[in-house]
Amino acid sequence: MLRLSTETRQAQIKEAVLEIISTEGLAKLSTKNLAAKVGVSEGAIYRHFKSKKDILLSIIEDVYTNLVVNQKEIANSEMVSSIKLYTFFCKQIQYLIHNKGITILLFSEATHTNDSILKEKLLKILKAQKTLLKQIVAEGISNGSWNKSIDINDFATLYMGIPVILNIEMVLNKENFNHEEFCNRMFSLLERILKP
Amino acid sequence: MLRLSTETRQAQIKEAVLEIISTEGLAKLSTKNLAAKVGVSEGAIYRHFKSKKDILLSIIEDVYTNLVVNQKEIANSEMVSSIKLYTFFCKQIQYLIHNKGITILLFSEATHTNDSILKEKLLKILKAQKTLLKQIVAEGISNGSWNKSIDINDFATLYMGIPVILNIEMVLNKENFNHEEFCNRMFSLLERILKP
DNA sequence: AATATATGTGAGTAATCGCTTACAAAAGTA
DNA sequence: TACTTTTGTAAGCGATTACTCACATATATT
Repeated sequence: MLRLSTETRQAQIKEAVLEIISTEGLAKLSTKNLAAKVGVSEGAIYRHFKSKKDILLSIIEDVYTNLVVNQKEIANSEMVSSIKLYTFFCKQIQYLIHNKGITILLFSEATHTNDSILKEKLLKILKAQKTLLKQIVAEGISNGSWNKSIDINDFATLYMGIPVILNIEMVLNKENFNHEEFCNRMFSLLERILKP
Repeated sequence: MLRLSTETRQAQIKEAVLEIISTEGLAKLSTKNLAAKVGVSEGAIYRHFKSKKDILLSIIEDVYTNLVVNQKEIANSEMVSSIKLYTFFCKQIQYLIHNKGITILLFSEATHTNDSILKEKLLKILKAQKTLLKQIVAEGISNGSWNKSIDINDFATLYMGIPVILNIEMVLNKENFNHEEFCNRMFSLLERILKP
């Protein structure tokens, strides 16, 4: 029997979680199914994570370190406002496209389990992204790039709907959804809102 | 013991489903919990619905007859384009606010169960709404109310994100989310996109 | 080489799931 | 009133869930 380090197995397990979610749906995310996908017994899963919830929490933390931290750097960079927003937005979209199960896990599981820790972590990510976004827009308004009269909070709410609807379209329209130009097309609509 | 007609019980059961979803989360939507909420035994539930899935399907059909049919009338009415879109949009938002569990049920359950019939019904609603929306926008463009250069499909995608993010905000920010002016605030952003 | 530690397995656990069944009794009908 | 139909209950069904445990063996350490 093959033996691998905890770090390697943890990565494998988390990868398997996202694959199951995006291809088979959240309902199929049982520990039995997960173990089969990784190619180990159920007991082995519990060698590397203390509970199923712990796996999900670890994945959510990955989102923070792999996406939000990156977005933070973009928000604090020296780019021109419109390019900064575009880069920020596309980073998010591309991350979601390459980690298809993430949004479902975040939103669906949070509303499904009503688990307070899970919700807290999700809220932390959402609030961080919203804060960064508002910072970018406020900066663009104050330097004259964008219209002074738009409400930053409302814009942020509208913005946050895009990643979610992207994921829903990917799940429901699996085959014929074209997400290559999705980022550019949506950004051009956002720009129309912001322009003076 | 109290005896009520099937029609009354079905309505009670469907109401209880939405209440459980919006207050306790989808995970708590067990037949046991549901029966307790209605105030009957589990067996009684199965007197009035042949399966749990049947209850959910019936709720989804209610969305069609109570919301989509109504939106269809608005789309085919004689209103001025901007007022038509506003009415169409607000009808949808208000329906979701008064039926808090609906969006979670629709999107979360569809991605959760991977059930084909459920997905089909959901897609039917989404596509109907999208088609009506595109019809309204196309009409507004052709009569000169709105900008010719905007892509109707992209606009529809952006639009559909709003109801979803509304529901997520309601679930996650239960107390401090103000949805009274939500409709007006979001609509003013949509108008900025459409204006010539 | 001897020992300790880390990673694996297979068979189990109690709890919960959606759902069924045998039976009781209220409401409708003759 | 006698009978049928409808609506209810209590108990329990097999299946599945997340998870545990006794045990085996590969790897690291001494």
